[in-house]
Amino acid sequence: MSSADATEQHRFDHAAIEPKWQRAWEEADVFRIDDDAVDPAYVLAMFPYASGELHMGHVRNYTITDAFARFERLRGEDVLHPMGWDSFGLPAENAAEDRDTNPREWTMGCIETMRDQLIRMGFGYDWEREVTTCDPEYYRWNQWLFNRFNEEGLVSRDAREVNWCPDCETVLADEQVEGEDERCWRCDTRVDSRELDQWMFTITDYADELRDALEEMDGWPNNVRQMQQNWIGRQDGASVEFDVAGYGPVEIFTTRLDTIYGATFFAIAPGHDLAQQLVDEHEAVAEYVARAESDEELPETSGVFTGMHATNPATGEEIPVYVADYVLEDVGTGALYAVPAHDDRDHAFATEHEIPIRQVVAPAESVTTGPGDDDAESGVDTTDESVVDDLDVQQQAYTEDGVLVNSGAYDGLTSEEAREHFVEEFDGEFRTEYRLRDWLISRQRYWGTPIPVVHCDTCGFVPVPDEELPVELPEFVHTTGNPLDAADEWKHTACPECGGDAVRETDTMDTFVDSSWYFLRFISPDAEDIPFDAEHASDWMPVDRYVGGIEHAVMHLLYARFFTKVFDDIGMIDGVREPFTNLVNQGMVLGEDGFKMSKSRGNGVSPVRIIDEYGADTARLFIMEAAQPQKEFAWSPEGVDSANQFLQRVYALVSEFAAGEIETGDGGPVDSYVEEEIDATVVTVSEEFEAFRFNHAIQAVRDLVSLLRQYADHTEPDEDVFERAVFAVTKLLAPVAPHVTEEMWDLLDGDGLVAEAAWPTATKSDEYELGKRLVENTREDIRDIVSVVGIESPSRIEIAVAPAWKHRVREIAAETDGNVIGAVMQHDDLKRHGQDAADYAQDLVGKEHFEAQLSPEDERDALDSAAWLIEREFDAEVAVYSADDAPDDLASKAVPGRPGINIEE
RNA sequence: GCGAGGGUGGCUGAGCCUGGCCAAAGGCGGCGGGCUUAAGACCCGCUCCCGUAGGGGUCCCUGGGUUCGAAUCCCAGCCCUCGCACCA
Repeated sequence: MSSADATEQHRFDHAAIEPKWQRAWEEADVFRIDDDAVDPAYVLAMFPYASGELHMGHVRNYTITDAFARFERLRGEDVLHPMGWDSFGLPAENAAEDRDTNPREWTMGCIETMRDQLIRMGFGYDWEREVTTCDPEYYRWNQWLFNRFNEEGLVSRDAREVNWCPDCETVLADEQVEGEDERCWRCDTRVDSRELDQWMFTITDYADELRDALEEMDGWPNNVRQMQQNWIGRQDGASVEFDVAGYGPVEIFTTRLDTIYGATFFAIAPGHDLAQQLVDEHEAVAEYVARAESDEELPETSGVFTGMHATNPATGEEIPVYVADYVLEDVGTGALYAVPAHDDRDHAFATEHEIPIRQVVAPAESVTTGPGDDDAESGVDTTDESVVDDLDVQQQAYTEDGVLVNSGAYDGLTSEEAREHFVEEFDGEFRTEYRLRDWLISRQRYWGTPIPVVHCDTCGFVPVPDEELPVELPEFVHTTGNPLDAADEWKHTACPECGGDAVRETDTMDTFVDSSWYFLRFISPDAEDIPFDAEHASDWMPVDRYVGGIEHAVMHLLYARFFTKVFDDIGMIDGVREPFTNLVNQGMVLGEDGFKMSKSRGNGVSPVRIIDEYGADTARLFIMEAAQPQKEFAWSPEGVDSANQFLQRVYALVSEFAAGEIETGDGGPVDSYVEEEIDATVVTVSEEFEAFRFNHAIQAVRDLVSLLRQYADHTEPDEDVFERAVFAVTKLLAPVAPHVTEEMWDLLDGDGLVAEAAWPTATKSDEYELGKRLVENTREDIRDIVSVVGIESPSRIEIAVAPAWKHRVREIAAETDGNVIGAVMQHDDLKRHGQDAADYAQDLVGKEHFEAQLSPEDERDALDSAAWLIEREFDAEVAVYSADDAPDDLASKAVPGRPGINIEE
């Protein structure tokens, strides 16, 4: 192959151009945003954990935000698009152990590598705002915030049954334990429980608002909102006391107070205080509690009678008290009255233990009497037998709301009314319970933010004063336990209050504290006396577009919401209650085999290898056109190839044009056709970018490029039109393939950098859509005829649009409800066409829906400007006629939207 | 079990919100043609069934319904994916 080959001259070498433009952007400070920018578009990707290598998931995540940020910038917006490092955490400690280094050095090395890889991908960040959470200049603010939270009463230290991961050797928050079998979110190890004194943020103070605000957050995916709602798990109910003879009052929580008359037994959790007391005196209870507390999996209906009885405040009845494992200690009060007729679990338990089942609620539709009617029992509507016959609470619990029966004076009340009444009647109170627990932030690890507290024997726990912050981590030492415990010199300090001997808290903070406010630090990364500038943050927040993985649906996203609300409440920010307006969870990048990329499967694809082989632009383009951001897709070498070829093709087109190798002249009607297509493409791409459907946007650009190639092949394109087209293509592609488009911009002698150019604008008319449809339909009709009739090679194709009077008839028909023919014939100008007009009107009788149509002139223009496509396709002469000029009776066969066609062989 | 999201042509996947050129985009695969010495790449078509002039039939998980008209709206059922779950 000769190196002078024409196509060779119009190819680009990604390895040469990519670093060049990366430097150019940096030198021009393209991605910097001034502090005085007003309400910029805040485009953010979840910052990466500093693991050392970028993987395809990162690349996808950051390609999405980068393309969008570039798009916004081209549209003239100020854009805040920062990047930082989630860089505290256990993996760095493990790596340090394995490699004879320390977490800091290891982490800093990882950051260097990853930053370099981000740059090589062409991602444009304002690096002046880079944030690194393991830097004392960052984590000091975690400590400062801890003090503020403490002052606000949002910090607590309690002995609690906590999740302990034996592998990570630390406690975990509830959010960080996953699945039915309770595994650590990071290492998948089964989690134990331990009783420990731990520091907590009282996120439960915000449970209500965290839950309620979700309803309004329509910029978030439903599944994430649903997950948070489940997690918070609000239950509106009531608490009531039952007196247990020989023990005293026991409080229960229920959402179904209406069923209280049906309580036939009482159940408490093995961990409940009453059960614990009985352990000493009751052998069977002791044995059962021991089994429940062991790892043993007890049957769902297991339980043991305590020999004690509770008094139902509604009926005055004595009901037996059981210890049952299905009653959970940390749900409600750990005690409940059981109504087997109306609860599935109670029903199963009652059946197993031969406890009576008493119905107290009937389906509303089966009872004819209204609320307040005492005669409810006789009011069962026997005409609707199916409902009554189906309902046998001895067989199965009826768990829906309904109307009360067998409930003394309250029969006939609806469930809802009864719940209202009974609270007062039985001396209870309305109560809301949450599944959400306070956020346990203590971690028994080295590589995290030291909790800024010292313990003094005389003063107790004393916060480290702000002016002594940061409490910096001591040197890392290799030890079996927590290195902070081993750092004697660091650990022993003076009490800030009394000056006496004191010891530092050796627990560090959960790393999710770091990520709960990093998006605010980006706004004023150099702020010295405060974590972030209040005024600035109030203007720049919330984040407009946040993109990241679904794995943080509950953890990070819930904590960040909590922090934001606290900041607003303590005046650190003004009027920002939610941090992220629009959230997108990008889908997974699967391996070529359709499975999740993993080491064990060996189906991973390294971003660095793809950059080396094809270039960053190709990787970015492939990822963006493979699927919409929230959908998963499988890696495909063909797709990568196709992306690469397309970029080469576009580049070649521009390059040939720039080199004057494309003959220009007068393309006739083709010129205006192409012009319209350019406008249409600009409109589509803008809309699709905005809607985060990048694949559709790219498809539109591909179509335009393909059209331009045909344009140049078919005729001598108008120079201005062609130039406008290549400029538009360059800009439209720039957010996704930034390097090669800079190269193209350069060839075209564009001003400055395309990264800083102005996005093209255009409008698309209704006529355009109609014209496009007309052309498409006409082409299809021609293909149809040619193939059905079996015309080998057509020599001439004649097309004639319908006469104006048919358009008039159609218009009248569309407006007329009744006698279409009569209505048409009232018009003298149409009467002239006599039978023809009547016939066509007859065709339209009964037609209910009329599509919009072009005028005869517009139809003719649309077909005329597209005639060249038909000529190319059929290699035949094409003639487009108005009705008057058409030969023979060609136009008589035409109707609006459907020209007459004649094909000659 | 509760909740969320789904089920579209050989595959993948848009459309569904806002019913109407929807036999249903794009891609992949397959077929035919062009270009080429040839292959690849590229370009142009075809790819549910029938049809010698643009026609007809069947079709978007299943079954009902609303409507002049349903892939699209409503009801019931079946199946899939995800989240939560012995939650009072």
